[in-house]
Amino acid sequence: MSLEEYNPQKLENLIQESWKQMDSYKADLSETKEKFYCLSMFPYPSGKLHMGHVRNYTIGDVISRFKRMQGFNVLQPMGWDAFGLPAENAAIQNKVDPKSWTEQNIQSMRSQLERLGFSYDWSREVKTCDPNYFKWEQEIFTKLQKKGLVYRKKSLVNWDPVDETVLANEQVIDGKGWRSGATVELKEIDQWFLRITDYADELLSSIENLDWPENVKSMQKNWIGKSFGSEIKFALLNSDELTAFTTRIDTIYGVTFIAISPNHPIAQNLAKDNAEINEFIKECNAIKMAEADLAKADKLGLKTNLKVRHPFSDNNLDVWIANYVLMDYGTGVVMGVPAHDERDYEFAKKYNIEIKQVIESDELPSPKKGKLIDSDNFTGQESDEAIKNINDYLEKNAIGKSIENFRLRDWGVSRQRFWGCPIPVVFDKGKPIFLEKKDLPVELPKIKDGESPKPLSQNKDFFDLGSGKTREVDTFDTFVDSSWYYARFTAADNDEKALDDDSKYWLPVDLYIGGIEHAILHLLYSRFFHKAMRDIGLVEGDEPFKKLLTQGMVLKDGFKMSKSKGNTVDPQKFIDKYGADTIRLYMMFTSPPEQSLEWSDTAIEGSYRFLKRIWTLISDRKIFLEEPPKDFSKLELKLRQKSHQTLKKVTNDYGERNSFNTAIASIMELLNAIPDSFKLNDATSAEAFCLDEVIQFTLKMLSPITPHISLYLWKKYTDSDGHNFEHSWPKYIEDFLKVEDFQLIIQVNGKVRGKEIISVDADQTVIEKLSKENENVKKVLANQHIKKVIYVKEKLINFVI
RNA sequence: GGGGAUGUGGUGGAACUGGUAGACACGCUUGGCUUAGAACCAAGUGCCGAAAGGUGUGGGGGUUCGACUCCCUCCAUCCCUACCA
Repeated sequence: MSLEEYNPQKLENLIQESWKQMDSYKADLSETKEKFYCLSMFPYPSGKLHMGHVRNYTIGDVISRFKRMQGFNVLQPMGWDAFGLPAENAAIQNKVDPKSWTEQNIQSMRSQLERLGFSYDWSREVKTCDPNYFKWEQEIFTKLQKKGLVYRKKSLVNWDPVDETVLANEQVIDGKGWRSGATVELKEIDQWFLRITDYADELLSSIENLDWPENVKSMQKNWIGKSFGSEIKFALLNSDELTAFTTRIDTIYGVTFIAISPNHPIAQNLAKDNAEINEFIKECNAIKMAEADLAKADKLGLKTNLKVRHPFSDNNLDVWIANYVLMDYGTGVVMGVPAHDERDYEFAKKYNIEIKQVIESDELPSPKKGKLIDSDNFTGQESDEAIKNINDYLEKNAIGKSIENFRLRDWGVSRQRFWGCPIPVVFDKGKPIFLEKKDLPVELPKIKDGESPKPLSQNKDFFDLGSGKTREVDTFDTFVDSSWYYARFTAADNDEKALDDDSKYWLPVDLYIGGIEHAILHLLYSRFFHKAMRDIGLVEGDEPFKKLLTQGMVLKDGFKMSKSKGNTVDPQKFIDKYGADTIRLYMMFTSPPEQSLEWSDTAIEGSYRFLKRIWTLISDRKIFLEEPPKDFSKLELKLRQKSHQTLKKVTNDYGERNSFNTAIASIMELLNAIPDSFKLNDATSAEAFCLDEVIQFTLKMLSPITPHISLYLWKKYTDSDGHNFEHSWPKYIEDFLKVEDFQLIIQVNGKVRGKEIISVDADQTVIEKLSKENENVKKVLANQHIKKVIYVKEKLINFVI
């Protein structure tokens, strides 16, 4: 079948059928080819692809196709992050089974992905809600427990007393439950934790070896937050003591109060027989606040009648309970130094606490290090020196020590949801038993038609196993599901084991592509999981993702596309109108992958127009197969040079820079550079040969981005089945890149005053002479004394006057 | 509050290593084709100015023969902040 006009719908359908028949993108181990595992972050199956998905998956597919053309053995899988809140919400709202809701969404999104022509190996598709997936997750959890990486701890959650459910942060709006509107309460419950902090040092140090963007590396380092500081004991007057953590022990003489977290055991104890303190702590703990909200909240404090003795000055200091002191960081006790800490300063001002300066500075508060003042023996020392000396003193007198501290906290993985992977634990009279492979998977209970899912804790059939045995009713955080899927893709068809030897061939992922919003949590959890799986013998290597590409967001009118803003654009509309190739081309052309992309309904027309021009140029032509002619004219050589230059640039832009927009621009330039006469029927054979070279290069260079039209036109142009086309990246010839002359920029005091075409053979003396002869330059230089001449080879000359 | 980015024509962006700012597109203007429109083709298009020329990369300052690029400072916008994924 042959098309007269460019008809993307028909053309793309034909090509996609041929891919399916050939099973073109199935990946297997290879003895001869170098592997390339290209992974894009799998989506939550919300129902429809959004522009962010289209962009993410186009980037991954372009790179996969390029690598395949270069001869790599490419694995590019796709799957579904299928557990999560939206399914549960939809299920409750519409009284449907979250499973069938999710399955339907997967079906429609998979067909959208297929329509876009992504070269996935669908035989490896995984769904995290499939027992064949989460069974292995449950087994891994049990193995992690054996390794000592699992423990149980009480922690606080947001509780909706009307719906009787635990709420996620985003489900709490102004302190009320989003559905019920009830005032949210804090509730303390037992939860499972993974000891990610055991790996804190390794997670920090091995960042250095990753080929990741520097900004993501910085974010992870700062999140882990290793700091060197001191623990110092303050004796309470009642013979008990409080231990504070500080990174600025040099300011010890500036301590004017002690602040403890509302959740500190001492505060909790005081609350027992003091109504005022009890009330205050309740106020601080009204809801579980996100760190950002906590930071913005007003500083609140309550003075207790506890006092401590300052270990250096013997003054007595008041102990305050303050909402800005976190129990999770350090020791939950802060030594208040208002003169040299912004938060302490604000607090001291509010409650009229003394401010005592102990570091030289012009104004207060001053958090900078400097020379100590009013600090007894340490006066006059610089901060770093004083820190060392004071730490020595603390250790000598057994009132403290220098320590390392991490900001990173252990990972709480318990969720009180229905639609998640059940945590594989059975309690026998309260004692946890971790289930082994033979008892797995623990599956979710079935939902009958017309029923909404209810929390597992309310489903007696599920949890009550009789004779004092009960099942764990919590499910895993969905981040657990997504922390190891990259590895499961390598063993997706293995029903016997979570992972097998194939992971040794395919891992690590060579390139991982996804949104910058995952820079910390998902990527850190996955790195931790990989190391933990390594230590239980499941995988090799220290890191899961060798190289990372973080894509920017898709914007409309300068804002992130979102339902609440009402500025979403459905990609399907544009796939229907222009086809997959056009939308892929637009996504890649319109901005570099790391930056945000501004969607424009009209600009996409330009990409469509470009493909139509390609069609017009090539669809009626046949390949020119003759040997290259012996002689080329200057014009012909110029075009050949442009072809090879473009090929070199595109190879580098795809392979090294991930700069697809500039690659496309240079292909456009190449096509614009074809002299009209070369396209005529009576063109000489040399001209035909040069045009032929442009066409062959262009189809291959465009193939990763617009695979359908490229393959279709290749078959037509070469009268072949295009058998090897998708494995044949062309090579440029160095000889064609050489230039004979260049454009010299002539500057006077850094301002461009003229341009001359100069032979590359010319030496500086000649160039200087020629430059001065330039009409315009001559005018500017008239009667001027030249102080200095700067010549940059084959670029510019600058006369300083 | 903390951490991380971004800022260039009317618009998306280019300038890769400190060396011609605005490549390549979108839009717009003019012309061609057309009964008309769409599509397509050609030319022009940072700003001020008739021109010569001047000016211009968020604002201010600095380093340099030369700065979108390096340094300081301020402003604006966005992402993450541990139960959205």
